Amino acid sequence: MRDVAVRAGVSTMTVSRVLNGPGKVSEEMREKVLRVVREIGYLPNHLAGSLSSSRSTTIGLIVPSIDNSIYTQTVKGLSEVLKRSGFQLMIAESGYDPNEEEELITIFLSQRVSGLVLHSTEHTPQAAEKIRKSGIPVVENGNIPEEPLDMVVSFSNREASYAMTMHLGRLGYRKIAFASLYSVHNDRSQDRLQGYHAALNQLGLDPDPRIVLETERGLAAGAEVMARVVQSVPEVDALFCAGDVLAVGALFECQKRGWPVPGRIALASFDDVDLLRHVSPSVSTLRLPRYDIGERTARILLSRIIDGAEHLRGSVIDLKFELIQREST
Amino acid sequence: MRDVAVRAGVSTMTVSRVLNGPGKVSEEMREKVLRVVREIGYLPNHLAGSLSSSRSTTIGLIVPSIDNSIYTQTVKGLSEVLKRSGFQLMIAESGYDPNEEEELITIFLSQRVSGLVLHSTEHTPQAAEKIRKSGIPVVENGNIPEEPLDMVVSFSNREASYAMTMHLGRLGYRKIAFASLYSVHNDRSQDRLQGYHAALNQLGLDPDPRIVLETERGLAAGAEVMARVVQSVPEVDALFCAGDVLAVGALFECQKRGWPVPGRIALASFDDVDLLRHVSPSVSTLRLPRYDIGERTARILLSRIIDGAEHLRGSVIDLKFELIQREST
DNA sequence: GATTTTGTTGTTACCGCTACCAAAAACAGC
DNA sequence: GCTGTTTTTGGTAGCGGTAACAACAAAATC
Repeated sequence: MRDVAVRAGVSTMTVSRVLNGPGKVSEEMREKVLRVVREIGYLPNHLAGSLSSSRSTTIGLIVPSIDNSIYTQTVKGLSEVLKRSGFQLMIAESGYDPNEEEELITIFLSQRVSGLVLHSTEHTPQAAEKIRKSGIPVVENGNIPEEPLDMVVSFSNREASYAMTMHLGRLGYRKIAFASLYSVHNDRSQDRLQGYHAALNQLGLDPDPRIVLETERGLAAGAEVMARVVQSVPEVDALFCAGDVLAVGALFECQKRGWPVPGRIALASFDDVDLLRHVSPSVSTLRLPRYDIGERTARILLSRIIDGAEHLRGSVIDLKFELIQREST
Repeated sequence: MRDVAVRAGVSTMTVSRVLNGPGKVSEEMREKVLRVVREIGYLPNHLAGSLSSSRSTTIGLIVPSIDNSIYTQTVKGLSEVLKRSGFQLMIAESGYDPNEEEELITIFLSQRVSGLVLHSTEHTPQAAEKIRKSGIPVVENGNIPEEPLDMVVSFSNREASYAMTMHLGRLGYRKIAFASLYSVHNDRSQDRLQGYHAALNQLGLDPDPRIVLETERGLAAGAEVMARVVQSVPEVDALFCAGDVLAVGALFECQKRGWPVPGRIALASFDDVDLLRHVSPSVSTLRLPRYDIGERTARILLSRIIDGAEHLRGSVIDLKFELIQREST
């Protein structure tokens, strides 16, 4: 930058002002500087700028697992809004482990990110303390926790699960099985199970531990769950797969075994994957605002960072989901 | 850090040496410093460190589209290796537009990333020049380009497509249709088409423009392609869907219309999505080393950055793919 | 025309850390 | 004990920018 200043015959301050909007610089100077910048292909050092101004344009995102297509919509929403405002996204993967998450948070804080997005809502106390101390805004968006760290943009896993279970009950299904992903360090799964139980209770149905299962991600897991449930508890008449693509795996298993859906057993899923609309029978599911979550998260974060909108601290945005009734129920 | 130094009664230099490995510091000093660091919860400012040492631990990744499950495996491979070495990943989305890509590259260079990973192999001349000038190592990994910018870790789209087309030919299919994603600014699609034509030529089959299609991503697009091909050119006996989940959409269309696969028409896909193994009939496809690409990319990049392995400049790692024969062909 | 006001540019002091070299301390060898 | 070496520690000058304020010129006010 010194080089640019010398060649343009101005001070570095003038160059800085030309390159970053706000300063009032005469048209003449501006032109001179910009010409030199283009001539020598000068690239400002954003690191130096951030250090000096103690403002950064980086947002840190921590997801449990990157290879989960569920998040990609959220990441896309985040990324698009941030890019428009000149912010960058740093992504890391915590592997469903709060300690790992804490470590990543520490690294991000060390990098002086100006905001943090956490998918998980379970954190170590140390992580919470570090974040609080740093003073940067944070959004949690995998669920709506009891005690948010700061802001929340999400939907209620509990309510969504409750809604679908109630829906099944109202359709007349009486022995509703439930499958989710492992719930250790995964409060989304825990809340979905709660919602399921709350609905059973409301419907006057007895919970039956034999038909409440946890499993891993993947089609094979879904298939296995379906087979296990139907064979061990034949009177089951519906299966709610509240996670990943379990429902698709379960459906394939039914097709393979010749169990009509929903004739023999009804099937519901939790996320609106394109696939569920195209299989036959098409599968009832919940449409969750994945993209919106990313977009709103980015927007509220930017409000805090750019506009210093302190009144937004602690706000909880509970986005609505939608129940999609299809052929499988 | 000054604070830590004062409280520990040492110089900032000693603190710096304790906190970053290499410097030789007596055990006594080390303990004293670490104790103070823990006491006051000191977090080093990584920005300042990078600026001062002109070394950064950030890698920039640019993909055409974040919401594409194809990349997630590669990103995971990248992320895991980088994390182990204390590097961070910055991700941005170019939307299949080289100008957009150039802009993102500029931003990343401005942020002083120490390495760059580009999925696309099509760049503006200015982008190439900026990268060259910056001197940082780059890996392209969506394809193997004619003129790499620097290093390449990928598989050959052309060869993969050739292999599958030859496979179909050898199985006796004589009228092989081909569908890919739009090929503007997408040399992966272009190369796949080339591979297809090369194989047809080798097989002594005449190319027929009526059964070579380009379409968008998604199940619906695949279904539409299948319907269009079969109805407009009934003598077609195989369809090679070389992109996204087109093959799955195509398969569903066949099921809906009652066209036996492979009896009426054989079907092949391009990427080993879990789904293809679980549908019925299971779909023949190529297993591409998506995760490996990420892992190797990270490793070769780190060699260049940490070990300064200049001899690796320009190296091309052509990873092997595998053809998986299943029921659909 | 003298005085204020306004607008533009330059000066200086950091931001928080590391490189580089000098200084001090510890250890050898004779 | 006194040099010669090797460690360990400290001082200082940046890295490449920006904030804050000073300085100056142009415009406005009376």
